Amino acid sequence: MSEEKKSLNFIEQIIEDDLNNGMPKENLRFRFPPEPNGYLHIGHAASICLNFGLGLKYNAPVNLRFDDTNPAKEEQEYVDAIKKDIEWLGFEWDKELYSSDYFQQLYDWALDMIKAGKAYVDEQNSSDIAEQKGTPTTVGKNSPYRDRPIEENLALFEKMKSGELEEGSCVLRAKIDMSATNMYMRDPVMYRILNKSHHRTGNTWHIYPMYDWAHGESDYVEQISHSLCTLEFKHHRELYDWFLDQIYQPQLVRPKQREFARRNLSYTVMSKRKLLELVEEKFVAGWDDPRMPTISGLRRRGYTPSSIRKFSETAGISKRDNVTDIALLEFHIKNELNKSAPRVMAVLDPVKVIITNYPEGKEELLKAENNPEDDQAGYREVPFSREIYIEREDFREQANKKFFRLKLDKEVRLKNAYIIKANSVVKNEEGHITEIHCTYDEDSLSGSGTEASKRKVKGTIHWVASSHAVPAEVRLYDRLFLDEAPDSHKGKDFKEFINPNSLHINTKALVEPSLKTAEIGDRFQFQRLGYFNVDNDSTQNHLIFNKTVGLRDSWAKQEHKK
RNA sequence: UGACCCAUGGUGUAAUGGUAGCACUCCGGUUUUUGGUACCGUCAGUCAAGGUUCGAGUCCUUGUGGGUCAACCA
Repeated sequence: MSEEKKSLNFIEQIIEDDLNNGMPKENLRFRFPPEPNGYLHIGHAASICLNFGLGLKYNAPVNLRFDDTNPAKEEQEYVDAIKKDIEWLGFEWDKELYSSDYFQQLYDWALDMIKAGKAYVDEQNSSDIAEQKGTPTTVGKNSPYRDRPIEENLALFEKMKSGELEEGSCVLRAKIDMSATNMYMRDPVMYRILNKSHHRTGNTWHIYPMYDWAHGESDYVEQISHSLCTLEFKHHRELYDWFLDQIYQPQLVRPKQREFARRNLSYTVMSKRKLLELVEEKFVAGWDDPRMPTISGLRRRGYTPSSIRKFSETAGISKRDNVTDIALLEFHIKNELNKSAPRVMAVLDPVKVIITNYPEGKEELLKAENNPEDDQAGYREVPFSREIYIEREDFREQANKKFFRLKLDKEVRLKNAYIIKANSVVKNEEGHITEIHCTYDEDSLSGSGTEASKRKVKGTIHWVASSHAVPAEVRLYDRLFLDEAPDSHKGKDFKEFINPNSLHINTKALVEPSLKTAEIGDRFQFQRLGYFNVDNDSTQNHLIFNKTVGLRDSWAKQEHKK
């Protein structure tokens, strides 16, 4: 059997190189380290798939570590949501850990650094410190407190810790190099005073470690071999390594930070700050609004875990800034749902059709195929009667040959049913069509095998029998932004590009009776319309569907071109 | 007037000095009781200029373009 040679992404290449250079395979360990200050989005999914995917590939453990070093922004709600999303995506973490688990260890190490003359307490305020930091093109200046005696540093740091000092009164800084070209090396802050209650440690601590001090050391405590993060942390690497130098014991695994490009998606934004803005300013209903690029939003929209994993896989990993076409995500969900979603009939904009030669009071149960892509899916029965509803846009009094649907004096096939011909229309005072009168060919029933049933008519349309039609609400979504990259315009707020028509709530839809028993989360193909799922808000008496994604619509495209 | 990173069709990626490939999108066609699916096909790319080499998308130099860095955020 010939094995297909799969190419490696640059991260996998680094790991292979490490393995070839003698790193034992058992040393491989990864982590996914979200800050619990917001919901996970499709960009995080890329990172999750990367880290957990590597875990699976190398049979290595992957920790879930909450980077909870800032009690001002972090909440339990987010911890719970993040865990739910990762599980839903289908991944299992080895250990659930928190940076706050290491507060004591971090503190002890900080003490060692002070004693070694590598850290000092700075009593200046933040703007003075910022000013002394210089700029990327000019060097910084040393703090007047930089050479404070060790004993004094120890005493002050103790005071910071015990809560005797006010927030902002002083910080602990690493003593590195105020003239470094890398701004992060200009005596970075290690600890700040925060008199806030922490979601896990309560009021135990009054000082909290900064990201740079906590992250690499946490990786080290957990013995993470490869610490993967996004490109904007590139410059932090030098500091990551410097902090590691202070505590590293050669017999242990030394974590390596490597950076990859974050995954951006067209027609949306992908930063927690901006997504939070959309939520707080009510542009959307919440983090799980189906228009949001969050995992929870996509879930509610009807996306499947595997479609998101496939997307991440095919989009790949690299180091270049990118905006991936949302069409790729949509391709994967359509591709999956085409194979798995049962077909049903639903009419979104109903107009009544009366089949004048069909006996009054008669009803038939017609056999309908559940999924032509799946032999196991079987058949269901749909009721048919003299009065039915069809889609208003599927009828025109007059139209050219390109219009394959119902028009006066022409025939069309009703899906799973008969061939009908339109004879006349009834209109109200405004000239609006209220009824279409048709006749049917009674020998043309789908699947009956008769000569008439095999007749070729160009169009086939969906319908719902009027007496059994079930009313439903259908929520139709369009992209949240009108611009491909709403946050890429200098001097313009991304919210200027919000699509005012991103949600259309349709309350007059009619669906076939088999959907009465549909449950929250169920996914269907509304034939000729698209894929829909049952929304969380849905109840037995009030069905609510979300449009996940439309079918490819070459008719609409052709119409649009005119 | 700095440092660092990046540059392959419209988009996302592969080619590890040796035939520029794959997927999405777009466009065209065949099949079709979903204008869906499936199938077939078309268009389309190595940022530029030098250099090294038998051979460069890949290595070197310079340039150009884009990104990142001056929170007591992560």
